[in-house]
Amino acid sequence: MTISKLLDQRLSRAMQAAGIADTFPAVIKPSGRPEFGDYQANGIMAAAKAVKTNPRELATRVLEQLELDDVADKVEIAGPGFINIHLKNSWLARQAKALLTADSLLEKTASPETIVIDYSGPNLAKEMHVGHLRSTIIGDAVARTLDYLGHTVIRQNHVGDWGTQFGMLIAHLIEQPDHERDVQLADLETFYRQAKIRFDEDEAFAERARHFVVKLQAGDPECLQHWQQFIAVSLQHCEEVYNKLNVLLTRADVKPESAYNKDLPGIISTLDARGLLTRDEGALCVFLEEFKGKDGNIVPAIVQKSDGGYLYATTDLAALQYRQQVLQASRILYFVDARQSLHLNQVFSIAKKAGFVKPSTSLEHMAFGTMMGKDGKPFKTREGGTVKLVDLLGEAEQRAFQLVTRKNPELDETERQHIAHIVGIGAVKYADLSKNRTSDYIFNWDTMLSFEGNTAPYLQYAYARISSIFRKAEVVDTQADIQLHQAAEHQLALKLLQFSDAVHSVASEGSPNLLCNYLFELSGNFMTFYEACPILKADDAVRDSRLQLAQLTANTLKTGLELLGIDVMERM
RNA sequence: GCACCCGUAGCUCAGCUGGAUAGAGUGUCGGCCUCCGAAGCCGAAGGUCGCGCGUUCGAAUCGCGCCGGGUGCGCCA
Repeated sequence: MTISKLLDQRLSRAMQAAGIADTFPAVIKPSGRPEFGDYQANGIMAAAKAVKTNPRELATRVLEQLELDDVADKVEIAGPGFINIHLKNSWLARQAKALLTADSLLEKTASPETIVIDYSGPNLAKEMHVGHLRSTIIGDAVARTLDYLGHTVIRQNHVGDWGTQFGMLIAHLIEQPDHERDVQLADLETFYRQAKIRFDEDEAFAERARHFVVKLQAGDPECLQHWQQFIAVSLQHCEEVYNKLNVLLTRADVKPESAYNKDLPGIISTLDARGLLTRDEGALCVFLEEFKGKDGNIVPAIVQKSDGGYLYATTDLAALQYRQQVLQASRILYFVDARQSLHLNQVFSIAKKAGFVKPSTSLEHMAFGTMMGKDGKPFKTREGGTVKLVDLLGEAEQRAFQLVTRKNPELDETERQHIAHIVGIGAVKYADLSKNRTSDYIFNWDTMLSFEGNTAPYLQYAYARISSIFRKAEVVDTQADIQLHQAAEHQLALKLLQFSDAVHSVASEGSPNLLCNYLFELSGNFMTFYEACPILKADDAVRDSRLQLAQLTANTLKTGLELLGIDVMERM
């Protein structure tokens, strides 16, 4: 049981005993400043307003009913009607000790669900670029978190392996000399750009490309073979990136667009049977009232082109049907760029109306902002292209290597490279994970590759420091009690007991930055504790106690970072 | 024209279902390595929370209207 839950129960009980209706929540929050205690209950004021009584008087009555002597040594009314709760050191110490000896740092969910997580989803016609970072990393962190909480998580990598650009690529490939094909494909990004230039500038080439699309869709063996060649090369690129990024996606999670091709006619006929289709200007559309603007116009979703071709809305509907009927999901999360918001909302709405998903199934677009350049305009490199993900990661590792070499030249090169990998990748991931999902974000090499301040290396450093202590401590009594005397010890223990709250909030909001904030604060509390409270030099009981606080901090940091997909190391 | 997202310190961002004196990081300035790792710690300076109106005992947070930025809007995905 978390502290906030416990306090909520106790306060709610007292409020009801004081005659307050159970519809008024206690509103328990960590206090904003130390003089206001550890937690505050803010619900009294709203309740007092409803029954038109003085909030401080009502608070007094609640306190008369409140049984909190076992956990708090001071409970006081403050300001207009806040209740400030100061937790007992002895109680916090026992809770921390219990957490340290438990097999898990938190309680698993009481109601496990089957949750589909759609993330990464790169277009296989090109290499992954920095724009794929958010979906891949945030989706992966949320997947790990939900899994850790005891849900059944099904990862779905909805890769783009179908569509017109593959005709272009096949046409370009076929026109290369045989012996150069493999070499060319090694740099898929450049190959794509070359093909695109020809497609835009050479009408005859564009015509051949379109012809290949038709052949491909008709199942022409030679086209299929080349297409599969692209897919294989491209997927391998992706896997290299996932591997380097420590992202859990594997080949088994890949469910490409093309996998739904055979289902598309059935999607259309179901929509038709439900009376949802309208033929407009030759195309089959779904018009829904809820997408009508003030001007009275409805934005339609086109599900079949006038030439009979299907669109991505159709594929997404087929995917939803699969995720519901075959995978049996009760919650489906999409970690997709905010620009797809209208499209996804249309698809979600149609899927419910057509019965592809159950009414109770939760469909959530975990949107994130567009990547911008330093000028606040959508991001482009000097050449107008994109930064490849492999290049960004390589640069991160290189910078981290230089840093570790400067800080710890005595470590051998293999270890420095290992550290550089963990630190560099961690920094890049944390830079993205620690920000609120929804706002646009500025792509900046320096902030993304920073190793100071609120960064992954700061958290990793805290872990390394703790490891260093344990290397130096000759004996550690793991049976010893935890005792809290200093303010820094109190704050650290308190923060350690809030891990569960942070993890649960990531699961419900789909926002790993909540966990990042928590871990940064935890590290800060540890650093303060470390500076203020000598560990190894303290007398026996205090030393043993502090060692255990350090141990619990290490466990929490390691687990928390693991949920974010970031590694730790013993020294750095 | 319509729709969605965003405007918080010089810069990058937190701010949980409205709560007390709006917080970090970075940058600037000043301290701290004979002492468990200075990728660190302690302190200072720095903000009309885009603007206005409203709801409320109380608004960065909720509602409405503006201004500014971004994105999307029928046969690409």
